[in-house]
Amino acid sequence: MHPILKSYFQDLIQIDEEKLESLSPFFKEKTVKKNEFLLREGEVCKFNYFVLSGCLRLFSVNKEGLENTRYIAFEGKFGTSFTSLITGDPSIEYIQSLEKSTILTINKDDFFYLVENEPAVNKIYRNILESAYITTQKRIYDLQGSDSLNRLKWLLKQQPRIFNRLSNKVIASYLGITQYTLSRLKANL
Amino acid sequence: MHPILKSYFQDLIQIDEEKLESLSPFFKEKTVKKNEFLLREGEVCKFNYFVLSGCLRLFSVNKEGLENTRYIAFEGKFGTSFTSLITGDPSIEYIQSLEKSTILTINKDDFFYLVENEPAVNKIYRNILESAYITTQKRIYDLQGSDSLNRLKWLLKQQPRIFNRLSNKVIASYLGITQYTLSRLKANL
DNA sequence: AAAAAAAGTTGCTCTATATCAACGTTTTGA
DNA sequence: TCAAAACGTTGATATAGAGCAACTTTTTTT
Repeated sequence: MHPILKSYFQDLIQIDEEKLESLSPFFKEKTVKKNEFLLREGEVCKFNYFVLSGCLRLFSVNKEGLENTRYIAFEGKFGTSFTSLITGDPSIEYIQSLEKSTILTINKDDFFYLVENEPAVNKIYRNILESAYITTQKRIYDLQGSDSLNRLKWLLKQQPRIFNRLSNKVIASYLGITQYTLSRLKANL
Repeated sequence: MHPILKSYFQDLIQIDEEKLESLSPFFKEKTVKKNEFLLREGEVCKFNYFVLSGCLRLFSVNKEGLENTRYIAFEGKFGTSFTSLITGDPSIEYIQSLEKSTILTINKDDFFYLVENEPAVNKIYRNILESAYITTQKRIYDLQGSDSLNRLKWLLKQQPRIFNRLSNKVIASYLGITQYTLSRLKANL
């Protein structure tokens, strides 16, 4: 099993080498170019992705054509449109690589088969969902209750790597503001 | 087991009567008055709640003293501050009943014991987390990408009962706008 | 049933952020 | 490596929604 995925498992659960190796074949390595799409709006999501290097962005495009970024998965994280993966409905969001990235892919049926039948994967999935719950709870209160400047300061503190690696346009779409406002806020920090 | 909770389980999973009855003693029935708090900011959440009648609201208070409502649990739904329940950290949000309510409570240790050891409860918990993921994904895009009027229209369509049962003040805090703006929007619908 | 408190409405004003446009800088890809 | 495209910055202007105050209506308490 790829060492980054191995660490991910071992950090969260008790699991022996043999079991880890038995899970390994379910994950296929794949390289994606910068700005390549893994899923587009309207398509049904068929894979869960684990980022080995680079990063993936989940975003949607609203009626006015503006992008809203919901989540960035950096190396060592799973990232996919779970809503579409779970429901089988067409996705309302896109998955795009923001850098040349290496990822492990596991298909939907294999993934949910393992969730049902491998306690280790069941626990991993639970952890993914719990982490998502925790971050989105904070995110909702943040979007509802803070102004742009405070959201920016919070992000700078919590996720400084975002500012080294992502364009202002993407950061703005993550903060829920325009690139113009972000540019002005940064100038005044 | 209380018939509403029983239906909740049976709608989601295969489970026999005997097993259901064995789970029943973990849930204690409780009546709460209108506007009573089950959890306050700063306290560690120790229970998961299942609403039999009435409703619970999860909300936080921001720096300026304004309330932001994240979720309303009506009858037949689980509702708690999972973030605090999972992490054991003090809650950043309040849990309050908005009506005279009857609820079932299960304490944290029992709940997570059952999640680990009863496949039925494991599956229920997974479903709760998955549903939360799906609704919050939509909610984030909604907060980021729509104006107040469209958020209001969406809510009127998706959750009309909210408008029959909750005050405008609460609805406004759920939409992320002031009660003044909500009042004006409703006048212009 | 009366008094008090809370919630809802609406006019006026203010402010944060969006929008548009112009221009310099960086990145991309042929 | 050079042209084209995308990105970033900044000024001027527009606008959605906030904040405040006064008033009415509804709800709660006694």
